[in-house]
Amino acid sequence: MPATLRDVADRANVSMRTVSNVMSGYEHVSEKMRSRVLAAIADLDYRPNLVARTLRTGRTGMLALIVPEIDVPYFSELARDVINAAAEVGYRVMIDQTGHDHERERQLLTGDDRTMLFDGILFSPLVTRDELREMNTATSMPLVLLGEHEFDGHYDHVAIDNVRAARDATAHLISLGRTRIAAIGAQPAESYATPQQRTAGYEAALRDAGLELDAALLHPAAHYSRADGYAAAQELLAASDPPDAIFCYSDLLAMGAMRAVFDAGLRVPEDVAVIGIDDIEEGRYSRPTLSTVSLDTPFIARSAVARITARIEDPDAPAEEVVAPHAVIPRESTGSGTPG
Amino acid sequence: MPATLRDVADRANVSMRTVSNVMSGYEHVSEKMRSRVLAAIADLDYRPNLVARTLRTGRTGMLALIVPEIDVPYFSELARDVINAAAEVGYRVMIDQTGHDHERERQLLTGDDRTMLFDGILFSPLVTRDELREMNTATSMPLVLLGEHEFDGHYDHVAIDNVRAARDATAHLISLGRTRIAAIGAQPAESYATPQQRTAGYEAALRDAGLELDAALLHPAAHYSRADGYAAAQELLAASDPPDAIFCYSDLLAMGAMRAVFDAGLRVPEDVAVIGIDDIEEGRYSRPTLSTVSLDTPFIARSAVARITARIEDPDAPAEEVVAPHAVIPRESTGSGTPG
DNA sequence: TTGTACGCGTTATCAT
DNA sequence: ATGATAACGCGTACAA
Repeated sequence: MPATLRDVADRANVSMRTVSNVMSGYEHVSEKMRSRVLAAIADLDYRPNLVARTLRTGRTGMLALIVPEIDVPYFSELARDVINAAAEVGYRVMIDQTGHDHERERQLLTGDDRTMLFDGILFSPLVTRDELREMNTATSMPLVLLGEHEFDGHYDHVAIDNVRAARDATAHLISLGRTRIAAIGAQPAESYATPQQRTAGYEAALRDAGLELDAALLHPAAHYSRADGYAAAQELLAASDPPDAIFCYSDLLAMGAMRAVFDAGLRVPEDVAVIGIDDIEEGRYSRPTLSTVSLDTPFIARSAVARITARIEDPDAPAEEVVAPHAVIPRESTGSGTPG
Repeated sequence: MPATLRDVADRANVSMRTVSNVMSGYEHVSEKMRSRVLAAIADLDYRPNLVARTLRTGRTGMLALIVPEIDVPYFSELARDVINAAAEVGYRVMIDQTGHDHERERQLLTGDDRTMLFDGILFSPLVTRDELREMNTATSMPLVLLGEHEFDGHYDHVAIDNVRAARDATAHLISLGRTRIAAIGAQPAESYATPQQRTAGYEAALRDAGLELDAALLHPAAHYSRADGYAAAQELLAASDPPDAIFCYSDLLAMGAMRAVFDAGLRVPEDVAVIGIDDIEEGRYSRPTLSTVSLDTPFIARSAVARITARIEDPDAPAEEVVAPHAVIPRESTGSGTPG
């Protein structure tokens, strides 16, 4: 049985209060007392019971990070940074996956499930625009949204400028002289926010350059996986008038798409240039290396943790938005990078 | 303020006891009472306080998964499976990274840090053999070790037969007619268990085939990362008598190694065949696709969760070991697979 | 079948 | 500067 505060107090012949004071580094404790208590703590190998402390203080010291799938490189790299950023300010992180289960995502958010076990939620949503709006009122738990860019002032937000990121990626392709530029990752209009924003950026870039929008070049992808990227590119390339460049809404889609290009007997970037979004490490070692848009996950993680701790401190503070920077990283897959 | 058990009791005009009975599905509650309580629960949107319940019962319903780095694909894919397997039996998962911090790993294990917040630990260790031995006595918390294969009956274990896995991988290279087979991933003798076991398997396979052991072909790697694989392969290939095949102790090392081969102006598998261990998804889309040893993470995850829940139920049960199956998966990087 | 009362281990309030 | 004691919200032994 682990030793309790009372055991320590008895052993040191002081009150529990004094032990608690010593533990929390309270100023006004005599040296004599302090050393006596410290000795007792060491003797008994006492460690405070976090659960009891939580019951009393209402703070668990835990954050929940909710992502669609932890094994998607972008999210695991984000998780790494979030865990590290949280550790620096004394928080630990619980990770939950929503899979692609719509209902589960709602549960996690409305708290049907989560019951007081964490102090705040970092949520990388796959929800639709409408649900995003409804959410505001649903939860009273500190919440920071990750990755969306649709600020309406109701909740904290670490956003990516998806529209610009997509426009920049597409513009890069255009600057190469490509004219039939496909996109992989679009989703139905009533669907998630991210793909819609990226489609908007893609189309804006084409318009800016005076290129026509060809619906046949806008290819959907249900999940942002390698498999979906592969299948989508395969279809695109089989068309009578195939693209000479592909903008993928994620690096993972791009990895699949590149493989499909090779399997079709074509070359990247000579026949088809490919660019993604996320800047996952995989793309720095693939053949060819993958051009992409870097999203600065360390920045996102740090900002998110800073926002959530601020909100935990002051639940009534006005919601804030911080927009993470992004940058096009040209590599071999658009013929403009150096190997390695 | 969230409603408490007492609020519900007052509202329904019953005692807290009755409400608690209803919550826990107790048999002998009259229908009238039950519906009255249920109504009150719904009215107040009551949800039990997990922390209070934990303080009372000693169970948190949380498992900790400790891995070196969550953004290493093998671990993130493992985490995905563990989270899912745990969810099926009502557990949630907290993820901690040890980084490559030796001290942190010890802290997490000895409990200097973890204080009662979870019911058990799933630990994918990077510890040394000696520490593994010391550990037995150090912790009293339910603990299941993942990935090691050095069972001494003191703790539960979901093991990989690292020696055989490495031997099988090397044997596959030998069956291709390769004779100068390098290995990337070795570490000093006083170091971690996994690399030592894999080195043992590698050397056993060479001996079995009557090939000589060349110390120059056994290349160390501090982390099992793409960068380390790249650097190691680069050195190997620059030698006067370069290898015609490379066995990497992880798929990630292999991804880096393959890139180094190309950058040296050589081909995979024609000039240098490459095989890894882990079977991460990345290797199924890389160019060429990566031959590897599959470790069956879903099996490992399921077994680990089954073991930990069993141990939580009965802390005094004898320790058990389950060995996960593995299988060589030939793909393009050893010239024996089919594309795709 | 249901109500009362205590304890889980802490922190915080009120004294002194 | 320190001691006694009341919460925090729940589960359950004991009573009724």
